[in-house]
Amino acid sequence: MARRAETIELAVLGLLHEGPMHGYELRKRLNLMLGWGRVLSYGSLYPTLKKMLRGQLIEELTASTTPVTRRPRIVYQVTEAGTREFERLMSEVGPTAWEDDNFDIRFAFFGRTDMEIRLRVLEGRRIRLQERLDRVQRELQMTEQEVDRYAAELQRHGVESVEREVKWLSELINAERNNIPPAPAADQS
Amino acid sequence: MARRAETIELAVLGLLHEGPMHGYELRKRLNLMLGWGRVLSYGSLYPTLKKMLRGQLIEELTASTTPVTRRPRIVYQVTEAGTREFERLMSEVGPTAWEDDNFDIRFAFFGRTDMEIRLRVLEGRRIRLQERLDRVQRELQMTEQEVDRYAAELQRHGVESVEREVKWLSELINAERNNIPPAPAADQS
DNA sequence: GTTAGCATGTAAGGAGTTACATGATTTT
DNA sequence: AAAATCATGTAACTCCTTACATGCTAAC
Repeated sequence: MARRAETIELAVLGLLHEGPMHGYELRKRLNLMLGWGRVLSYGSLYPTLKKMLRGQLIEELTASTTPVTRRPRIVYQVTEAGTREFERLMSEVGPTAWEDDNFDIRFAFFGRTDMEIRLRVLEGRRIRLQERLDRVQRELQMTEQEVDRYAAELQRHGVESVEREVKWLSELINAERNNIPPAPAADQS
Repeated sequence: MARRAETIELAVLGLLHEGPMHGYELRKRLNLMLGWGRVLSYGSLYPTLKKMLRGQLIEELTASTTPVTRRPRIVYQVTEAGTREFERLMSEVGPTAWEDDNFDIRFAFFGRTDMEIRLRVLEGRRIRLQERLDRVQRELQMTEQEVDRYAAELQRHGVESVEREVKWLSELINAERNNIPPAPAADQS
């Protein structure tokens, strides 16, 4: 679990860009954003925030408009250094960008990334998944022994899921190339 | 990352049931089985094997038919206690059974589980996913702010994936109820 | 001969969860 | 009044990965 900390930092920087927030709220947003796997614990988030504070990436917003009745909440906002760090991390194209968690975070903030970078990250991710698929297919051929039915069904389902993921990426890549933003106009009456 | 170790143990016990194996091979099989996430490192597997050896769940197979030319490999086989432990773990129905990794392992070994247990695990897993779905849907309604297009697309895709997963489970549950094993007859000429 | 893959291990270190601790506020 | 949820933190612990260490065997 090497670079998870970095992932959290990136997510925090990105979220705070939408406006100042306190830890508790940050956590909820984060969980909603990544929510499909594990949830982020306080024991993980708060120390990270403190660390980022020390690193001057974020700063405490001394409440001016905050209602005084409430329990003092520590509201954070990004600093200039934090904004620069966010941009640096987002334009960093490489293996870390297409790992599961990292990819999701990056994707969520694509709105603030150049199309060139977006394309490279999407393509990198697609290649990564395709490699997994190829590896599994290759290894399955090697072990030509008859597999248990349930094990086989799990395998089948896994392959199908990844293939669907690849298709999704391909469509996004296509859309990017034709300059079509996602979710063109899903207005509901 | 609480109970991963237990997961590995279960997987090892299950795999060794197919026949004696050495660590290196075990790792390959394991990676193929769970392969869609992280790969299992030696630093994780070997200590686990040693621990299981100490706990008498597995034992070294003193090579009789092993070709003498090879480098001595440590071939393990399950003990009786190991078999019992495997059965105990597999019939343990509860939250641990429907966590992502655990579920996959259990499913892979469903061939050696009673239908009653299979059904309960499948249903538990489905409920768990449905809950996630509901939670996200509920939280999305609360934060009715306009979301970034990419963030929204990620969200949409996530929901779709989980919904597909639920559908898959429902089909499996149905099949179980009608006593139809998965992959009925995919014979290739 | 040298690279690649087989095969087993250990030690250090990082990362994050669990559990604990505390207290305010809102809802029932 | 109690229960739930908001809100912030810390310390211990577990687990796992990374990196290192070693040596055999097959292929090129």
